[in-house]
Amino acid sequence: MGRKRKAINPEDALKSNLPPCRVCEAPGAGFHYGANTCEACKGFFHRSLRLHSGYRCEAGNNCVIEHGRGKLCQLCRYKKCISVGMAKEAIKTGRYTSSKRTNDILEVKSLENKRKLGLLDNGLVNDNGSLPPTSVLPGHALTSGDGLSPELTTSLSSVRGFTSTSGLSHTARVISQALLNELSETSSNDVISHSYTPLNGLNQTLSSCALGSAPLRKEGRHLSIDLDSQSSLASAAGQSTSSDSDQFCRDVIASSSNSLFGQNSGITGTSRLIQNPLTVFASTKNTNSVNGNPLKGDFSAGSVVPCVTSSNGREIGAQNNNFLPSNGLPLAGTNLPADITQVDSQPDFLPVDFDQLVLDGPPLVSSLPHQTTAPSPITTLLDISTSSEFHRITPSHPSVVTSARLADNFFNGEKNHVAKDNRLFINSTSAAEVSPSFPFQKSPLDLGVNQNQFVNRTPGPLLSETAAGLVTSTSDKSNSQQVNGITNQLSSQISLLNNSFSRTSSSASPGQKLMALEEVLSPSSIVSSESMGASSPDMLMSHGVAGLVSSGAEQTSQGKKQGSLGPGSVKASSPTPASEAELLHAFCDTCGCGLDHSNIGLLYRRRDEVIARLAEAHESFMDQCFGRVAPEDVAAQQKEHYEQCRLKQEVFGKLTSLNDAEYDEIFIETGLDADDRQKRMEGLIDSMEKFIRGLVQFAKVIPGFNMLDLSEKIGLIKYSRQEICVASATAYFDYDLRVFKGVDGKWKCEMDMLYQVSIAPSMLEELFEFFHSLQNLGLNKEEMVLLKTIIIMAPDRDSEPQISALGREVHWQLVQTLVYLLEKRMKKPMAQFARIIDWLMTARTKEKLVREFFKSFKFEKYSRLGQAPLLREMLSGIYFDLSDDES
DNA sequence: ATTGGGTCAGCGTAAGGC
DNA sequence: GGCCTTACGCTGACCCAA
Ligand SMILES: [Zn+2]
Ligand SMILES: [Zn+2]
Repeated sequence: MGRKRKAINPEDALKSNLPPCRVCEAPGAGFHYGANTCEACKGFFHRSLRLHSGYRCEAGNNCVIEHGRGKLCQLCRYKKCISVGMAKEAIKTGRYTSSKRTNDILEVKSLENKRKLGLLDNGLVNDNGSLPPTSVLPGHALTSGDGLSPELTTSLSSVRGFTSTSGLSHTARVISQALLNELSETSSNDVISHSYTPLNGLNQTLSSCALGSAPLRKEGRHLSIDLDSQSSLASAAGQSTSSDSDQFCRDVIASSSNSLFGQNSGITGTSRLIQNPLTVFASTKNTNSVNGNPLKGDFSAGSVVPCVTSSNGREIGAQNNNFLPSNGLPLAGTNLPADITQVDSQPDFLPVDFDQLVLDGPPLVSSLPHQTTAPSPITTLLDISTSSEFHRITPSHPSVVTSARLADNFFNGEKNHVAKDNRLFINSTSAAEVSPSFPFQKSPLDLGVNQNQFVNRTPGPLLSETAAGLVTSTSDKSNSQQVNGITNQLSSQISLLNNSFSRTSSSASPGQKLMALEEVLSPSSIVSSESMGASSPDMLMSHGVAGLVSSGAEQTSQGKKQGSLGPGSVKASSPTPASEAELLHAFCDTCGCGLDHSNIGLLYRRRDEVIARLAEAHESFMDQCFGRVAPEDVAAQQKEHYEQCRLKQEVFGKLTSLNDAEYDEIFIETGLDADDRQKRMEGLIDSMEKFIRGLVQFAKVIPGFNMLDLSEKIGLIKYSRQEICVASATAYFDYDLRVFKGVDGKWKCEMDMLYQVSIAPSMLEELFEFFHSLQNLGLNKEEMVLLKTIIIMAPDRDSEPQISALGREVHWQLVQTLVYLLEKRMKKPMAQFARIIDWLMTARTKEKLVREFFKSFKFEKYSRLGQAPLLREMLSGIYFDLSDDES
């Protein structure tokens, strides 16, 4: 025993308003060496600084460090000190920041509440991790009945005991996967399967019940889309909503998540605490006590008294109601007097009138009167008008530039040559010279890369000389055969789907975009009623699946005229390279862009080079945002972060975020950034902006992207941002640990998210499953890059403006490139492709989920979005426009 | 205002004496 | 071996200079 050991007197602790010791839970004595510690642990660490080499653990390096436990194991105690962040370097003297003080006080208050509720009574867990002989909590539902308690209890007693829980979720995943496998096998023989035509977009694409997570329902041999049956949890595997195995699978998953979090824990039963950012997790040591506790729900109302005190500890009462937040943050839902809200007119913090933020218009038009002619941030990014580069300024001679030349120069770096030859590009520095209506905002050759790169590059052979070989190289015989088989199969399936489309679409509400009749029947749609069915398989062949693999080498059937068809009339390449003369006159006559869409394909003929270029761009523009981590280090870092958070949670208990009302109240009264959310938001805003910049740079490298109309480019970036974000985050996601990386490059785990963002655990769960579903595709790096480009160019979003025929063609080329990649690696490329398409469809159904996720950050409320005009422009109309809730 | 660091009574324990 | 005394190391409550 130490000496003069004080009995734990919680009253004293409360009086001091100091959080308990992070090491031993004794009443806190302040912030020492970087952590809230007691006097004893402070002294111990102080001595340890001088000499700790002699520390030895008699047990298994996992001794419980707890006040009142007799002689503490030195080594374990020291390790605990380190783990809670104590360090010589962390010494900090001086006044508390108001934020920290507030956090401390709130934590103490919360602890007090919990103690009153009996949750902090010690003895719930003893040394062995088994239950103590005497149950302390009346009505505590910690019985062998819930089956999960032993595991949780074990893990709580410092044993690295999460194996059991992760084991369970592993089981769930195995079952899910098996189910998926089985079902996918069925689907390949079944009538119902995927149809995917990039020309008409995903929104008319049906995925099978078997593979699909789209809300489909079998009705005899027909399909109908049940838009109302949004399954709350489409598991990673994705199942039909009606199958028993699905239910089973879901149950397993649900139970596994329960075992991980405890029944109800984190959902309804967790108390909230606020702490400084370093110690995010707080409060109950015993998650058990929360788990299934009859007191659940009680915490949400009034357990945290947002009582904030001044720095000397006195409470600040309601008399401070008139306190005007120093930084003028507008707080919705608070009852600030109207005049005060009016006074608060700092433009940076005011709610932005996003109606004014048109897509390609300048931001903050009203507040920046002198910039009304300046391009918006995204415009600046997308447009090269700000840099001195070659512009095409007149549409009058589009025919002069042949796509073949463009393609050649794309790879061979003869940009200047073309420019001079055709006199179509001028060196312009003024945006005003560029007609916004003209599709070519910049040279198609400008790929957003320093043009010196092109100049210095050794010119290769002209494309026309090697085109034939390249074209045919993508499809060998076996592939063609296989593809033809699949094609025929898909053909009939699509036909079937189409029939059901026709049938069901009449009853579908007009607003349901997925089923919009006009979409289905639109001339450009492959699965239109006219073009579909066995009667016109060639149509399908020429535009749809066949083209995926054959690269047009064999499929030369020229798309039949389908009214005024844009991309549908893609002219497949002839077996021999098209002569320039041929290409010259093969212009699209529908979209008015003056470009021969079929020649977009030329930009993609050297698929390997396109892939390499995209991969390179992805690495330099996209990866950097997330903070590059060597693949071999990823797992270690994930684990480290997880361990850190788990340890904290073990010590301090689970923690959910301070809700807005509470935060706002504190803020109104004291002006304090209670849980540092404003600070966090600022960082996130920066990262998001960086990410968008990277995304734009990346997109610009997509061959053909730069040819698009400016507003279209903006729309594509704007509406793909979200999915790209998810796809990128997935690269660093670990399903077992539930750790991923945010755009800010910081590792985040479930525990972080639940604390930092007011997101429902179920939503987070769904998001993780979504991440996982992408991982399950097992794409390699290049394939993932291609997938991202496809996401960017996805023609089926409700983006504004609608994607052009040109854009669809780019998309189509990207899809073909992806298939080309898959062919190189897979025995069954089309099966994999189908899975990818299925995921893309899932992504579409998850759009709202992801949007809610991003919304939960509440950028517009808690950050200075005004200082991030680019981001604001990107987010406007998606997150903040209230009328945009439904789509 | 707070904390790092010093102080030293008090405690456990090992060694030595009887 | 059992019991007592002494020496020593660690602990932690307390104090205070910075
Ligand atoms: Zn302590
Ligand atoms: Zn130990």
